[in-house]
Amino acid sequence: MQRKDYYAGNDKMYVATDCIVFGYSTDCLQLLIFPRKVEPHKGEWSLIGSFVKEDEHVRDAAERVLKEITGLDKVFFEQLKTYGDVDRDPGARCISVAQYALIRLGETDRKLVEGHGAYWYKLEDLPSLVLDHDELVRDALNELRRKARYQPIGFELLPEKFTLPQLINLYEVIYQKKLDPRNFRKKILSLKVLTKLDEKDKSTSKKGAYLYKFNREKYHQLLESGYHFEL
Amino acid sequence: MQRKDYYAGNDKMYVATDCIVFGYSTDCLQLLIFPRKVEPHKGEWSLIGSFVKEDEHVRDAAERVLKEITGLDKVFFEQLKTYGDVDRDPGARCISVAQYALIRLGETDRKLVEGHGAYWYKLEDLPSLVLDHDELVRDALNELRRKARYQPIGFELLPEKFTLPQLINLYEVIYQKKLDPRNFRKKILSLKVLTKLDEKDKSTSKKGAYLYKFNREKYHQLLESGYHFEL
DNA sequence: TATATTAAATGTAAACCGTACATTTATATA
DNA sequence: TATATAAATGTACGGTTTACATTTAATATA
Repeated sequence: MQRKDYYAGNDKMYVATDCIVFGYSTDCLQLLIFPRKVEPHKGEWSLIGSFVKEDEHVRDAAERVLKEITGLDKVFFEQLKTYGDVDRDPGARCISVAQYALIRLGETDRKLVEGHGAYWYKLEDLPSLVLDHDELVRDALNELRRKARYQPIGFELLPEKFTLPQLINLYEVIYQKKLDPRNFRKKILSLKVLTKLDEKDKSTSKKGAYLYKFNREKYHQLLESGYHFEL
Repeated sequence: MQRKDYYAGNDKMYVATDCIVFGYSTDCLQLLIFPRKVEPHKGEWSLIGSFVKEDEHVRDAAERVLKEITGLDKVFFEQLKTYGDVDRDPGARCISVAQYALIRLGETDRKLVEGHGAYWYKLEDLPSLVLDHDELVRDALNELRRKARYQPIGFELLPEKFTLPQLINLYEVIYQKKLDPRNFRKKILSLKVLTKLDEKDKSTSKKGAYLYKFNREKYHQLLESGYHFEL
């Protein structure tokens, strides 16, 4: 960068980004962690993260490191918040912009992930993590649940074509509780943001379940018309 | 700071915090802005902000600068999000952690504020601001409205004792629309988080309006019992 | 002391939405 | 043709939101 630095004299510091990467499988949410590669606390379990480079957008830094480890592009990403404690990182003054991601777990990713020394852990048997990362995970989980109530982010975690039973299961995993399939259907269909297809997925039953697509256009129309979306 | 820097070799950058300071008066929301003191864009309208120091919590930096300009301590503060574009600030690579604040406007503050060259502007006749600050304001306003729906942040903007007409007015100002006083009363009273006092405020009518206090304890009980608070 | 004025306080009926709950349907396989 | 399995569907009740008009308390004034 060759622009003039007008701000010389003020303090600079490290800016990191940490990614809370949730993986969805049909029975539970999982979290991607790996053994920290640098001192201090080298070898302890950590979220995936990276320092932000001077010529790099904070978001791009997160995408870069996630791509590196999972091979995934175009992942659903959302900023959580920035952790700014002076002593949060004993390695140096370093603030962290936390961002959470949602990924559908498939066999393909798993190998690449393990090749990088990372692992998927079920949320319920997560080990304790380095620095303030336990707090980041707690906050991200709350935010994920909050967000899932008001925005259809669940769709990011399903294939383009999905069945209603799959969708219900997803919300059950996120909320960690059983939902009534009749009421769930009624609610979600009343929003008119799903398009029913003429195909069935017969992989889980003899009868087969109709496939649906999420209609982003209708969803945005709904939002813009001031509708207060809630699941 | 004398701890060892384990991270030498990675990039450092400036970290700023910008404050979107909302002021509430009975007829409208206002925003605190001031002419930027440093190049580039010196003299143009800007949010109040500061560089975060190496030994300072990001939140403390915001409190410091706000105290300096308004004289106010213990202001309601909430982190909005972090703006991380590489080129957002032509002065240097600088990310900004935006935080918004809510202040009740009183004559006392106004003088101190003006002594620092800052001004309260009504939202509707806000001039355009420097860098990405227009975007920050837009985002903060959305977040404020969203938050006001789900959390009683409005109470931060009223004196400890307030009347229901005052509370209604506050929400009308935040949402920019008229609310039905009968339904509003019914709703807010049904939550049982207000304590009715035996005093009246007679400054706006002959009859006088009963004063109420916000009961934080009951509010937290409500939240912890899993209640989904909504106004 | 009676009357007028002003803002605060109150109630009710209809529409709507969330919830609880049990049966029928479509298809593959035995 | 019967059986087994998961998908799909409907209804009645209770609570909440909404729309809407009158009464009340207190001061000021005639």
